[in-house]
Amino acid sequence: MRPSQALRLWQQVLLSQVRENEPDLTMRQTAILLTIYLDPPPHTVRGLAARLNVTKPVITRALDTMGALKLVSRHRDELDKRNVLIRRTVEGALFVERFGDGIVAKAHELPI
Amino acid sequence: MRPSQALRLWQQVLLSQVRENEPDLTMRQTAILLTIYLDPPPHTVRGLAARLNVTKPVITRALDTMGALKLVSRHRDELDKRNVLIRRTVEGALFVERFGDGIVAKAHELPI
DNA sequence: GCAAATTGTTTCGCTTCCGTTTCAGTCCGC
DNA sequence: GCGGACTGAAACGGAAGCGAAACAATTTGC
Repeated sequence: MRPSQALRLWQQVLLSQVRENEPDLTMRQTAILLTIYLDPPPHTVRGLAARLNVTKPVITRALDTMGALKLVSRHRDELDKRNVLIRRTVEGALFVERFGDGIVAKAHELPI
Repeated sequence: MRPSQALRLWQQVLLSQVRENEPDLTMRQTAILLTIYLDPPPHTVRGLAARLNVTKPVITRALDTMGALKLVSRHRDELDKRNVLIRRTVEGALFVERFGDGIVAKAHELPI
């Protein structure tokens, strides 16, 4: 893949996301969402903050927003009640799946 | 490209963007930026709003933000002074180039 | 020449995000 | 037990985003 193709792909995917009024997540939120859905659980606020090199409140707020959108859910860890475990949801899985399919579709439409 | 690969690529690119404290643009802003740098000029507020299916103030505000970051610049059209022409900048070109290279690099690191 | 249309910006009230700091709840070593 | 360490959330002031509507500046049509 050449940089010009990569940029064009990125543009096309973003354009379709924006145009179709998908939830307007920030770059950070999207990074968090994909990490939750691609990296193996368990996911904690602290772990995500470390993985993204951001502060914990950033994760907390992102989870608030994505929780309201039903893209993720929070559950208190029963073994260590200080922890909050972030879990995937059906809606979130569908959203991520749709997103991945969108990328592949746009990649196929690209000129060579 | 399979959806799982596409998602993994997207995650890796977003993670590096977030971690390296690159300008935290929204999805809309990124879509606007890439459109300015990939689609042929001239670019106007109205044209970008139509291309992204958003309102004009969205474009105006995004240009304010990205203008402050020196990623784009605005110039009044001398032929039709109602228009504002959006132009590329050296900083913006470097940013976009770096972004494209980043995608390619992450693509190469991906498992098959 | 002048009303109507077009373009981009501004304003309004509201929501969301930011970094920093502080707080409440929980666990652990002693 | 109990003080210190740890985890996630809440509070705070400030910045920036949103949609809708109103706005100046400019061009166009008659």
